[in-house]
Amino acid sequence: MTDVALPEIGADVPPEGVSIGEAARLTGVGIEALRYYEREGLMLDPTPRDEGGRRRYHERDLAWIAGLVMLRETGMAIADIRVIADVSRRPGTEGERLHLFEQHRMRVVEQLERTRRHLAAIDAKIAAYRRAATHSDPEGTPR
Amino acid sequence: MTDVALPEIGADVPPEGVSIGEAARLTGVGIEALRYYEREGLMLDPTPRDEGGRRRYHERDLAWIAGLVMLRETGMAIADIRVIADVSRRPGTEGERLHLFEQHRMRVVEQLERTRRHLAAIDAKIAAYRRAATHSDPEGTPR
DNA sequence: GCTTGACCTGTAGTGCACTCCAGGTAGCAG
DNA sequence: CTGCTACCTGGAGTGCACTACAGGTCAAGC
Repeated sequence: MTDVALPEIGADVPPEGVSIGEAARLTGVGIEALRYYEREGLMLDPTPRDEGGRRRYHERDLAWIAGLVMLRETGMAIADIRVIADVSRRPGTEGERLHLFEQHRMRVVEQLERTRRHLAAIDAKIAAYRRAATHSDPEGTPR
Repeated sequence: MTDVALPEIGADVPPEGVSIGEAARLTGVGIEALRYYEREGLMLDPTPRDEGGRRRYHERDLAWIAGLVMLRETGMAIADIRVIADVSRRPGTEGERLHLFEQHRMRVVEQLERTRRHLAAIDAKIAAYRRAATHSDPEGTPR
C-alpha cells in the first residue's frame, strides 16, 4: 500500500512533470481512475499535455490528487468532491472551502468514533473466543 | 452491559419477538436490507415466522444483526460476512472464527490509522484556511 | 521500416449493496 | 363487508465508482 500523506508525495517530480503511468504509481490511484477523476471535474484544471497530447502531471497536480485520495478514503462522494473542486477553482471562496472542510471533518470524526467503538466490539468478541478456546467455556462462547 | 458475547440493543424485546418493521427500527437497518441479508445467508438461521408467515425477530437475532452492522460499517463485504455466518453455524469452529475476527481486526486497525492520518491532513487544511482568513496570507493559502 | 509499449478518446460493462415494484395475504378498525 | 396497514415473494432496477474495451496515435528501439 502506497503511503499517501498529503501535499507531499515524497518523490522528486521533474519540472516537466510525469506521465499518467508514473502519476498512478506515485499516488496509488490507477490510470483509469485518474482519467475518470479528470472527466468528472475533480481536478483543478484539465491536466496539461505534452506535444503529443499526453498528460503531464506536475507536483501540484500530484498533491491535489493526494487530497482527492484523502477525501475519498474518508468517505466523501465524487459529487461532493466536485463541489470542493468547483469552489477551489474560484478565487475569494476561502471561507466557503473552510466551511466544506469543517463539515467534512465533523463527519470523519464521527466515523472515527464509530469505528473505534466497533473495534472495541471486535476485541470483545476476540477475547470471548480466546476464553472459549483456553478453558472450554460453553456459556460465554459467542456465535 | 450484561452479555459480552451478544451486543445489547438497549430495548426490551418481548419473548414472542418483534416484527421486521420493529427490528428495522431497533437496528437501524431497513426492512428491505434485513430481508436481503437473510436471502444472502448472513443470518444464522432463517428468521422464525409466526402463524401468518411473518418474520419474528428475537433478542439474539437483533444482537446478531447488530454484529452484521458492525462488520459492514468496518468495511467487511457481504461475501466475507457470509463466510463468518457459515462457520458460526457449524459447531467446533471457534478457532476458525477467532482467526477470521483477528484478521478483520487488523484491517480495521489499519483503516483507523489511515483515517486518523487523513483527519490530521484535514485539520492542517482547516488551519491553513483559518490563517488565510484572519491575516490574509496570500502564500500559505491552500487550494 | 517495423514492432512494441505507453498513451489517447469515447463508450460500454462490472460489481456491489442495496432498493423498488407488482401482485398477493393476514389481521384489525369501523 | 370494506378499507387499511403491515407484511410476504420473486424479480427487476438503481446508484455509485470505477474498470475494460475498441480502435487509434506517437516515439523509441531493434
